[in-house]
Amino acid sequence: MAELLQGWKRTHYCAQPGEKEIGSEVLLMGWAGTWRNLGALIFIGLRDRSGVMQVVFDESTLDKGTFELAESIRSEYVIAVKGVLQKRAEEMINPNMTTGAFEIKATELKILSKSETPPIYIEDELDTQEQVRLKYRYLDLRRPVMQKILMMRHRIARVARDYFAENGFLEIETPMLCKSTPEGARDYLVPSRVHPGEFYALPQSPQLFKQLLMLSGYDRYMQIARCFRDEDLRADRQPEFTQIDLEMSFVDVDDVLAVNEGFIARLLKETRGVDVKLPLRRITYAEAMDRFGSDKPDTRFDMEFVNVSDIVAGCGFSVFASAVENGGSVRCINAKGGVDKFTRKQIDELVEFVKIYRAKGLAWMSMKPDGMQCSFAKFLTDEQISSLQSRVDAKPGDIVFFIADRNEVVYQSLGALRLEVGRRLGLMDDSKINLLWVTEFPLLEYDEEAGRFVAMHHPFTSPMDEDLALMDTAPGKVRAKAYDMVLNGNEIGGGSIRIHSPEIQEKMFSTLGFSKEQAWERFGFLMEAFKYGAPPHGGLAYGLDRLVMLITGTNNIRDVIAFPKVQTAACLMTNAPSPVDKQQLDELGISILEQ
RNA sequence: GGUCCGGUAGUUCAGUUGGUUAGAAUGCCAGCCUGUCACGCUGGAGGUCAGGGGUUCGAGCCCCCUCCGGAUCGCCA
Repeated sequence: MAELLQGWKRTHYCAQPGEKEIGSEVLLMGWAGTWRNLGALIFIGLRDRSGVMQVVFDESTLDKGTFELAESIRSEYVIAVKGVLQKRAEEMINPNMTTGAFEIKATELKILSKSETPPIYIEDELDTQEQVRLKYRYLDLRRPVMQKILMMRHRIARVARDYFAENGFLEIETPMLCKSTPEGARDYLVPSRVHPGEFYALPQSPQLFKQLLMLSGYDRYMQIARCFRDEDLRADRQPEFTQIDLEMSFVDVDDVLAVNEGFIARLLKETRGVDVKLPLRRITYAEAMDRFGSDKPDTRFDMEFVNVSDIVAGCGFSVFASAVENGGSVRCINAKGGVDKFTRKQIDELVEFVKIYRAKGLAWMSMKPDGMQCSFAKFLTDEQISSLQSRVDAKPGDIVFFIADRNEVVYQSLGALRLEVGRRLGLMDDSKINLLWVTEFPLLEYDEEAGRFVAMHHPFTSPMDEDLALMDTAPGKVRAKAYDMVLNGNEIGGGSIRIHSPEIQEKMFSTLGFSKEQAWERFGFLMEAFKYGAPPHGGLAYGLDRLVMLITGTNNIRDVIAFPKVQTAACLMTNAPSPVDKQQLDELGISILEQ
C-alpha cells in the first residue's frame, strides 16, 4: 500500500547533506535505485535530481516492522527515509560517488509508492534502443545524464532571460494560432470550428509579430518561443523546436551583432567557463562559400578550398576542362600529412561519399614519399601538374582531393568532404569553441522549380544599402543585411535587419513575383501597419535546442528535449498523432478521404 | 519521395549449411548472508524470433509484402 506523507517534510535533497549535517536527523525522499540486501543489513541508493545518497537499514537497531518494510523495497520504489547522517568509516568510503563519504542511518521509513520492474535501467551508460527509451520517456528522464541536460537547458534559457532583460529587452508572448503564410516551410494547420473550412497555422517563427511589436514602440523584445515546421526530421531537427527570439529598433547590423556577441560570450562563460574573445570574427557569405564551401564553416581547422580552374582550363582531362568550360569550377582541398591515412579502399569510400552530394566523382593526388600517385596525371602536362602542386602547396605526405562541377555542387560536395576528411584526421577538437559571424547573405536565390526568385532568409529582409539599385537589374546579386552566428560549423542563430520602408517592401514582393493583390492578401496587415510609422529594426533568433546540444556535447536533438518526436513526427509515448472521433471532425466540417 | 542500417527473453546480444526442446549475460522471483557499493552463494520463472504471406519434409535463418525505429540525400524562406 502506498503510504501518505502524514506531515513528513523533506529536509534536504539526497545529495545535499554533508559535513555540517553529520549527527543530525535528516528526512530524504526519492527513488530507490540500487538495493543490496545483506541479510541483517540493507543498503539503498536513494536518488533524486540532485544525486544519490546511500541509506542503511540495520536490523539490530530497527524495529521489526520497519526492517521488514525495508526488505520489500525494490528498484524505483518511491520512499521517504528519516535517519541520521553519518560519516562512513575510511574503508567504506565510495570514491565513485559524490556523497560517497556519507550515508543515512535510517530510523523510520515510508514506502510512498511501489514500482513494477522498469523496462529500462535508470543509469547513465545505457545502450537500450531509443524506441524503448522514448516509449517510457518518463523513466528515461530519470537517468542522471538526462536530468543534467535538462537542467543545463534551464540554465541557458535563464542566462538568455537575464542577459536580455538587463539590456532592456521586454519578454512578450506572441500567438500560437496564426495566419498561414505559404512562403517557406510547410505549416502545421489547425482547423477552426467557428469558421468551418478555415485554418490557423502554428507559427514557424514569431517573425511578423515581433516586427509589429517594434512598430508599436516596444523597442527591444525577446521571447523563448516555440516554433513549428512540418518538414522531414533529422538528427538535429524536430517538428517543434524552440528559439531564443529577439528584435531591436533604431539599429543597423553592427548594433544587433554587438548585443548578441555580449550574449554568447556571457552564455559560454556561465555554462562552460569559456572566455570568448570579442568582437567575433566576421566573414562574408561569398568568402565563406569560396573558402569553405559552406555558409556555416567549421573554422576549427583550415584545409581551405583552393580554386585551380585557371590551371586546368582546357587541359586534357575532360572532366576538369568541361567543368570550367560550362561555367563551373575545379577546386580542391589539401589534407596535409594525410597520405597514410587514406588507403585506396578509403579513397574509394570518399568517392562514394561525395556522390551523395551529387558530385560525379573525386580526383586525387597522393604525395607519397616514393613518388606521386594521381588519378588524372596522364591527362595533364608536367607543367600543369607542377603548377597544381605549387598552388595547393602539395608537399610529401599530403593528399589532395579535387572536385570539378557546377559551383553549387562543388561547394556542397567538397564542403562535406572537407568536414569528413577533417573528422577522419581528428582535426575537430571538441574542446575548442570557434565562433564567427557570416554576413552579407544573398537576398534572393533563383528557384528553378518555381521559375522565380525566392527569399533566401524571408521576404522582410532588408537589402544592403549599396545594392538597392541592383534590385531591378540583377536581383540575384543583391546582398542582404542578414547574418548567421556559427559555432564550430553549426548555425546557432540567424537574423537580419528588416525592411521598414513600404516602398522597398513593395519592390521586394514584386521581385518575388507577387502581384500587389497577392502581397496584400498574404501580408496586408503588415503592409498596412507599415503605413503608420515603422522604426528601422532588426533582430536575431537562436536555435535553443541546438545551443543545448553544443553546450552539452550531445549529438541527438531528442536528448535535449524532454518529450521529443521521432523521425515520422510521432510521439512514441502518447502515440500522437492519432485519429479523432467522427463527431469532432463533423464539428470542424472536415471529412477524411479513404486511403 | 530516394538510399542505407536495424527489430530474437524485461534489457543487451549470440544463434553454424535451413534440422531435436532457441542460448548467454544482466534484470526479475524465492532462500541464505552485518559493511555492500557491478555485493556474494543456491535454486527458479521468463520467448507471438516485429506482423503477414510464400518456398520446403522442416524456417529465427531463404523469398515477397507490411509495420516500427535510426542515419542520410531531397526538403527545411
